[in-house]
Amino acid sequence: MNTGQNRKTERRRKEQLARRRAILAAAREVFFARGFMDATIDDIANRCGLAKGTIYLYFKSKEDLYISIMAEGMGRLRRTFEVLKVHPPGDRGLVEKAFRAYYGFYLKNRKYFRIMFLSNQPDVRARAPQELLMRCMDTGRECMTIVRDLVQEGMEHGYYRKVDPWAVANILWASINGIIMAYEHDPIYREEIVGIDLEKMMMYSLDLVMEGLRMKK
Amino acid sequence: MNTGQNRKTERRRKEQLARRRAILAAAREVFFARGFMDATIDDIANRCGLAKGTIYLYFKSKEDLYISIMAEGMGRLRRTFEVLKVHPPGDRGLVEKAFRAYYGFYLKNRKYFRIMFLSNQPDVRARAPQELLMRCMDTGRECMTIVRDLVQEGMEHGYYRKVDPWAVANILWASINGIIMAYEHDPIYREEIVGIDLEKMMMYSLDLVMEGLRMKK
DNA sequence: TCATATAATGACTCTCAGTCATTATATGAA
DNA sequence: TTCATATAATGACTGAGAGTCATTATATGA
Repeated sequence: MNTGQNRKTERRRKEQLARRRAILAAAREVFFARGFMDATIDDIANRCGLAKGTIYLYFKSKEDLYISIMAEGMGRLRRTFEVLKVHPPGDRGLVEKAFRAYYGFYLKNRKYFRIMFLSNQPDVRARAPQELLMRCMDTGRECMTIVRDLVQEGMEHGYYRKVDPWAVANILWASINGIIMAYEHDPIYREEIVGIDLEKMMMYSLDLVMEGLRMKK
Repeated sequence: MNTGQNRKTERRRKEQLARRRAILAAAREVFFARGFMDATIDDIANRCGLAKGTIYLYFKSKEDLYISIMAEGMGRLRRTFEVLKVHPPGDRGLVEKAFRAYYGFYLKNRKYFRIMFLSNQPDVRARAPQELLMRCMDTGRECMTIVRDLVQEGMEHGYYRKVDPWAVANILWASINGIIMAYEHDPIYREEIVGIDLEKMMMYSLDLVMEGLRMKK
């Protein structure tokens, strides 16, 4: 009989998963506080009470850890977007809702964005596990698919003019990212010199795109 | 008399400037080829035939060098935009031209964009000379001012609806950056999975914004 | 020609990612 | 329970690279 054996190996797996989660939690704190370059593996190891070598039993590299945190963020994002799939038929303003959902996600999860932006750099990507990166991109694509379907639906109801919903979804996404990036890197300068706060800029951008989308009578 | 003295110290200054330029040229090559993280100062020093220590006589840190290259890029960008200031009065499509100018600049100067994106990361910024960063941002702002004036002009001619030209300029800028960022990080994946190439995406985005801007009869 | 100021050098220090031989722990058989 | 074996954790160690600084070379001017 191998129930005892199974129970034990299962307990072990549970412990390993717990340790993995502990490492991730520590990594999240450290990366959020210091950013990728200033974070150290020793720092992460100390914070979860493990030796440095142990970290490398669970993750291949610093980049692996970093992208794992990004993957976490992408998962959160997908959950945020999945809520949008459920809505009364013929609902107006679906695209506005998607826009606001993404902006709201940003406000609640700012720290993940810095990671997403840095992960665009080829040197970081090159050292990260390819399969993990792919998973992140797929999750992003799923989110975009949801937005595309909302554009499509509004279009079919005649609320928006005839457009390529996939292109529009990508452009919406990219525009918001661009604005966030601009404000992220030096909020004080932005607010003072640009003189428009992020909230206003976002709403202005939303207005502009919606005006571009709207079906003209 | 101190003409001789002056001539000599001036020659020295010229030599120093030449050396500075040589270092920058080497740094540009190395950063373009390897990116910030994978570039080494030894690499840059070897490439311009100087010792590592000499580099530090001319630049305070790796970040100083990096941001200096960015400043170079910002200067190029400004020159690109300044051309737009000269145009026949009542010219239609000024904003399109600005959009295309920025996109064209990207096509010719791709490598600078990776630097601009990475420079948004607080850890890089923190170690860079503050005054140099400020100069870059000011140059960026000047470019944006040019775009704002073009929007303003088109608005006053009644080509565009009543908008905040400054906000529109910022949004245009940010949107293009967002799209570039999306395509920059993994062009192969993008083209294959998204199925829309950068050129088309840009033109689609331009179309959407212009539709949002256009004065409705 | 020599004294002094200025610039260049590269060996050195320090930090940190990643490794691996050693140590500890868990498992399963006798 | 006791021992043998497999699995996991450890942290001292290695290698690489940013930045420093005592030493060396060069330029200037008397």
